[in-house]
Amino acid sequence: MKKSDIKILLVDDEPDILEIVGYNLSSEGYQVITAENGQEGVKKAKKEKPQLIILDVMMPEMDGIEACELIRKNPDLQNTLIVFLTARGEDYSQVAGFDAGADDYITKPIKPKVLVSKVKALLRRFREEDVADSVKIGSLEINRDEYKITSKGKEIVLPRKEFELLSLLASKPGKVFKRDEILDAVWGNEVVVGGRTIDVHIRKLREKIGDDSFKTIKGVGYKFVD
Amino acid sequence: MKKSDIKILLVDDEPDILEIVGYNLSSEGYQVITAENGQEGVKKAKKEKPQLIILDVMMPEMDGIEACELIRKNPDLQNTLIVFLTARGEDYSQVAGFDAGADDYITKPIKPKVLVSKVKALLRRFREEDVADSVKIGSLEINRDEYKITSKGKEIVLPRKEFELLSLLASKPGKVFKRDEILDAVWGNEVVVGGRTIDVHIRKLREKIGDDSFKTIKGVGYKFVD
DNA sequence: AATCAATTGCAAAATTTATACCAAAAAATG
DNA sequence: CATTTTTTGGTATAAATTTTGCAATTGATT
Repeated sequence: MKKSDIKILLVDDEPDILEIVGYNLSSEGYQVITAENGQEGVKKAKKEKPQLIILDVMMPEMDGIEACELIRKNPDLQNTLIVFLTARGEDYSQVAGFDAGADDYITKPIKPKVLVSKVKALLRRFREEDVADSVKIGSLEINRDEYKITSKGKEIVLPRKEFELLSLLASKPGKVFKRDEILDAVWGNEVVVGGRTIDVHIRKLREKIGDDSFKTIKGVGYKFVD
Repeated sequence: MKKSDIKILLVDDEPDILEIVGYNLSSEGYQVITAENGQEGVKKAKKEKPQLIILDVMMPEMDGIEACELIRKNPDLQNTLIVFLTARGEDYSQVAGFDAGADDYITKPIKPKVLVSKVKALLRRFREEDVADSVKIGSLEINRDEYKITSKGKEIVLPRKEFELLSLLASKPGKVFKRDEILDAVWGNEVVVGGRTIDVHIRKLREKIGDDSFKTIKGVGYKFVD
C-alpha cells in the first residue's frame, strides 16, 4: 500500500488543530479527512474507512471516548487505528481511552514531529500486522508471506493451487470442507473445473505432506487432521 | 558516527549561558560552536551544518523563533534538531516554537544534567533516523541516500528502476512480493507497464547481483533470499 | 456376506499458463 | 546527439493445472 493510499481521519472541534495537524500529515503524503464533531467523525469513519483515526477526547456533544466506542462496533473498522488527543493532565482519559479501544494517545500541546513519528510508527505496525499471517498448525507452519510451508523442519515448496488448498484445509484442522466449499475458496466459483481436479491436488498433497494428514469423508469432502 | 563528529550550535546572547552549557556539552565529547545572536546563529548554522541547535528564545534583534524559521527554510537543515531555551512561564514559546519547527525545549534555569540527557536523547533519535536509510541485508548494503548498493565489498551502481526493485525485494528478505505489489511499489499504479517489464528487470538484477538471490514463485511473484 | 452404485484414488497425458530470454523500439539522460 | 535505461512483443521453455479413463474403495442394500 502506498502512503498516499492511507487515509487518516481527523476529528476535533477546534479548527486550528484540524489545520495544523492536517497540514503536517498531508505534507507527509497521507490523505487527510476531517470532521468537526463526534457524530460527523463516526459517520465519515464508516464511509471512508480510514486506516487511522485521530480523535480529540474533549468535544461538545459526543466526546472522543463515545465516538471511539461507536466506531469500534463497526466490524469494518475493527482494525482501524485510533489515536486520542488529550490535554496533558487529563490522566483519566488515557485509561478510559484504552478501554474504549484506542491504540495510542497524544497529549496537547501537539508537537508536529512527535505526532508524525507516532503516526508513522503506528502505521508501520499496522502494515506489518496486516501481512504477518503465518499460521502454525501442529507440525505444519504455513507462511503466506513467504509462500512456503515448513513441516517437521523441512521446507516444502508448493505450487499455487496446492498451497491454497493446503492453507484452506489447515486453517481449520478437523473441519470437513465440502467439495463445493473448496472449489469456491481455492478455484473461485467463476472457473469451472472437473470433479476429479480436487482429488488430484489432494493426492499431490498426500505425497508431499503425508498420507495421514488428509482424511476423505466420502460424499462430503476432505479434512486436515494434525 | 562518532560522538566527536557531532556538532552542536549554541545560540544565546548571554555569555554566561554560552559558557556553562558549552562546557557541559564539550565535556560530553561533542563539538560545540557558539553564536551570540540570531543572525550569527543562522549564518553559522548554514555554514557548519550542525546536527543540533540550541536556541535561546529571548534574544535582542532576532529572537529564537525567527531564527528557527529561517534555519528550517534551508533544505540542508531540515533534519537538524532544534531545541529552545525558554524562561519558565513563557508558555507561549512552547507552542510558537513547535510551530516554527522545534523538536524540544528546555526551561531556564538550566540544569546541566537535564540538558545533557535531553541532548543525548534527541541525538539518539537523530542517529537512528539517520542510519535507517542505509540497510544491510546479509551481504548486501543498500544505501538509499547515495543510491548505490554494496555487495561483498563491491559497489554496484544500478539504474533507478533496478535499484527500486532491489530495495523493495531486499527490504523483506524471504517475503514473496506479488507482481501487483511490485508494480505498485516500484512503478506506482498510475503508470501501466506490460507484464514482461518486471521479468526483464529481475533478469538484469540476477546478472548483476547473483542468480541465486532471486527466487521465482510461479503464479505469485518474486522473493529475495539472502 | 455379496452385490451394486456411487464416489474417490491414481497415473499419465494433454492443456493451459507463467516466466525466461532476446532483440529491438522507445524513452530518458546527459 | 550519443548513450543508457526502460519498455515491449515475440518465442522458447519450463512448470503448473486440468482432463481422462480406469481401478479401487466405500456404504448401502439386499
